[in-house]
Amino acid sequence: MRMEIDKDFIGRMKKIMQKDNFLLGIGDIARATGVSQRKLRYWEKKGYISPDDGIEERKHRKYSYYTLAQVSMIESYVKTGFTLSAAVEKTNQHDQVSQAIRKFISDRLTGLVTVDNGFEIDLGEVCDVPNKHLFAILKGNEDTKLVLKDNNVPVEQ
Amino acid sequence: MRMEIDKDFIGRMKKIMQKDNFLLGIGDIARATGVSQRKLRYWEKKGYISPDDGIEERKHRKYSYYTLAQVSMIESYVKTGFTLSAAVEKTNQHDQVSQAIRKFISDRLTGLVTVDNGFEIDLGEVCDVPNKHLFAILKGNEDTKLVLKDNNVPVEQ
DNA sequence: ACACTGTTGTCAAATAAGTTGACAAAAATA
DNA sequence: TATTTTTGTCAACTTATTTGACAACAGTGT
Repeated sequence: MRMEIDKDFIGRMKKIMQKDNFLLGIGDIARATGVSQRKLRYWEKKGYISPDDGIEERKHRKYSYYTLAQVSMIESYVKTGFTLSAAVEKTNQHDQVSQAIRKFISDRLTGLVTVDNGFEIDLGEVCDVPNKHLFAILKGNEDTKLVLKDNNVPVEQ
Repeated sequence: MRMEIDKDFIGRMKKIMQKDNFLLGIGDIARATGVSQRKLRYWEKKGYISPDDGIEERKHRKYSYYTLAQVSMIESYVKTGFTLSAAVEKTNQHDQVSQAIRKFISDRLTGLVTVDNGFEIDLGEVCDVPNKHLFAILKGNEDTKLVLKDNNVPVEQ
């Protein structure tokens, strides 16, 4: 069983992924990261993290996904022995990374095919490799493979 | 300026991405999607979406990222003329897609290099292409390119 | 040991956000 | 038109978050 997911659906998905600017409450951050609300407020006071300062004045703190990742990373370092300030420094060396990964997906997601027990993600052309597309092959629990395949897209009318 | 991000950082990031099971409140979903809280409760009553039913009994609804994507997609269809039930059906045909994309990244993220105005994401080897790694090249506002490059990783001792 | 700073838990009072149920108004459908 | 589906709004109630304070604990340096 092999079925290509229609381009309209993918277009909508890409649009949704590009926005993806949701916010979470402090309780949600605490639940997801294991860092207590008390700590989060303290880290904010120290300037290590910042809640989103949206236009609409809010009475409760709201955090972006970026901050969620930031908190997770800081906590990851702290749990393995780093001091808080060292953990923050290490974390902030590479902000923008998660943003870059999202841009990569949003830019390169070209097509999607459902197969028996997984997906094939069409990532489009690779430089200097004409007439082929790169596919990420996901099948059950196997590791994801990258494969170059002939691009049998029917000619546009 | 060209600097490879250390493997330790990437390892931590992959672990964080694999979990990534945060939950959002109904107000957060409403803000992010433009769908009113009233609608979300109604959609729930109709069985179109479900809040997370965690172990800890909660008094407030909490939604997964999956549901956020679901709501965004339903709203996308509704806004272009589909009936609610048709939008739901179209949306649910391809659940698991966002999960698959995340697994792809988590499986294949091999390395990261910061360059002048962007990143190079090392995605590892491509089947039948020995001694090369596939890189996603992100530079400023340019479209992300895929490139096969020699893999100059120093030999393991 | 002692003082000091940095960090975290907990409590209390106040405010904001979310819950349900109901009524009514639109909007879609028969 | 009549009927059902969908949505907004209100009210009374419950839960979550906010701030500020006090205390405890860990680490650092004297």
